[in-house]
Amino acid sequence: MLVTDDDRKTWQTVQDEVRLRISQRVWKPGDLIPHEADLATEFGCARATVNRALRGLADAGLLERRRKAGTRVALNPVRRAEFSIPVIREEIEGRGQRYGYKIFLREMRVPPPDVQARLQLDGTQPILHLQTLYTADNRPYVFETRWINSIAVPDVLSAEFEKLSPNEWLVREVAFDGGDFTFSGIAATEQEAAVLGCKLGEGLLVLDRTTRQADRMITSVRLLFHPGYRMHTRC
Amino acid sequence: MLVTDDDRKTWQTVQDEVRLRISQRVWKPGDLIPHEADLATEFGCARATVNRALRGLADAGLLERRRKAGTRVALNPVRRAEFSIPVIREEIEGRGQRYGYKIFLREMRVPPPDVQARLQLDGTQPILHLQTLYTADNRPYVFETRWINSIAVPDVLSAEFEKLSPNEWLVREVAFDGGDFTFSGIAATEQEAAVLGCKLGEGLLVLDRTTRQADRMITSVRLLFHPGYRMHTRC
DNA sequence: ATTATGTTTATGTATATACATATTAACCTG
DNA sequence: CAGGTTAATATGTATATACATAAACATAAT
Repeated sequence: MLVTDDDRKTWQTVQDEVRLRISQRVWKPGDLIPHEADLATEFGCARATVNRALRGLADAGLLERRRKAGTRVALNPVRRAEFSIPVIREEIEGRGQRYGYKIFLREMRVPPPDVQARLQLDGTQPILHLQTLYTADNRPYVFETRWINSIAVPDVLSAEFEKLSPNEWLVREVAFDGGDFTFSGIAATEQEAAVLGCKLGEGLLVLDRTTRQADRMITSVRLLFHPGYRMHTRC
Repeated sequence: MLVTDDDRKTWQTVQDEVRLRISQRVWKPGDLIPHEADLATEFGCARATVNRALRGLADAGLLERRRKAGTRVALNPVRRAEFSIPVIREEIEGRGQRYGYKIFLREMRVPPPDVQARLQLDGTQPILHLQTLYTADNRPYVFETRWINSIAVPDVLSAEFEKLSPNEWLVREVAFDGGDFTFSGIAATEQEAAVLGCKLGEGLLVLDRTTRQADRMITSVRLLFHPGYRMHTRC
């Protein structure tokens, strides 16, 4: 017969069923759901399988689990939006556009106080400062102002950035382990409008990013996207 | 003796060690790492334990795993920033500020084409339209323009929104499954400046959000944050 | 040469079992 | 009855084992 009598119980099956019961409000927010052993017998599988399924849902924020207390449906399913922060070249080429970049400025300079704070520097040490415009099909895409802690990453001083943009150079040469992201909105100043080829006062999306490796602050970047840019994600 | 001879090998231990080797470039991006069985013997634990550890790192984007091909260190550790999208009240109260909101507009109206598209409506049906200003310590915090698919959620028509804001009402009454998020930046129009109490043309962060439940589009919101607002996260 | 076919191998998953750990609930004890 | 001790219990983890599955690789058939 053609019926796929696929009674096999995988953790996915269990997870889907639990997710369904939550979304259909069979189990309402705040409710205690049956414990693993009961669900295991109900679904005809091992407790480990149920555990895997429920753990996943707990990680996703849909369930809250505590030893002995049991598992309950989260009261406010902590909605999370996950942005993938791609290499700019890949983002542009992924849209089928031609990627390019141009370094406007490269200097050693003592950074302004806010950058000093983010990079945990003491205010006397000059570090590498770069301003780069990335283009898609020759049109301004994003303007990058980057400070690189060249004390922590001395190799960067000899980098040419001819083939590889600062963005890609760092991704390749330094193993990041974490960072901060901040989105904000600003109106383009005259300078910024000139670089991005837009009108004075246009609204722009700004992404400030600081990355570190093992407690050493590596770089602080401000990305100023072209007008109309939208940072999108699903969840 | 005082030495904690804690030789117990948990998946966390293994994960930490692997993470360390990646960040210290013992295993460089693109490298194939030993397979599970070998790591298991090296760490003196079961393969399942190694599997758990590596699976976690793969989920986090640090490793790429393929059957038969093995496990390799990701070339570009897909940096992900995860934003938690809190209920506005909690975000404001979490900062120790006084929360308030005021509904400016409540009407039934056929939404503009972009909203129609997002909500998958056919352009003839009026739905609920709300404009709400949320305040922190009586100062404008975020201006919300919300369209609710009142065909899918008829109960919303009888909601008063006196105790609960539209935001919280929906979180409580509807079990969302997913949605879209888009960040962008705009310059305040005269109207927007008036509502948010800022100057004409100031740069504002905008968050557009559409949420659905089981393929039914529920609501589409535009959040216009006050000037200087920063959406922040770590990773 | 190109296309099937099969073999090997590393990861993916399921299971029973055992013990660890956090936390509640019940029970003493002063 | 307060306060501490103990038992009960649900989740968390580790392990050995077994089999599933995808993909790379080798080999045979067209």
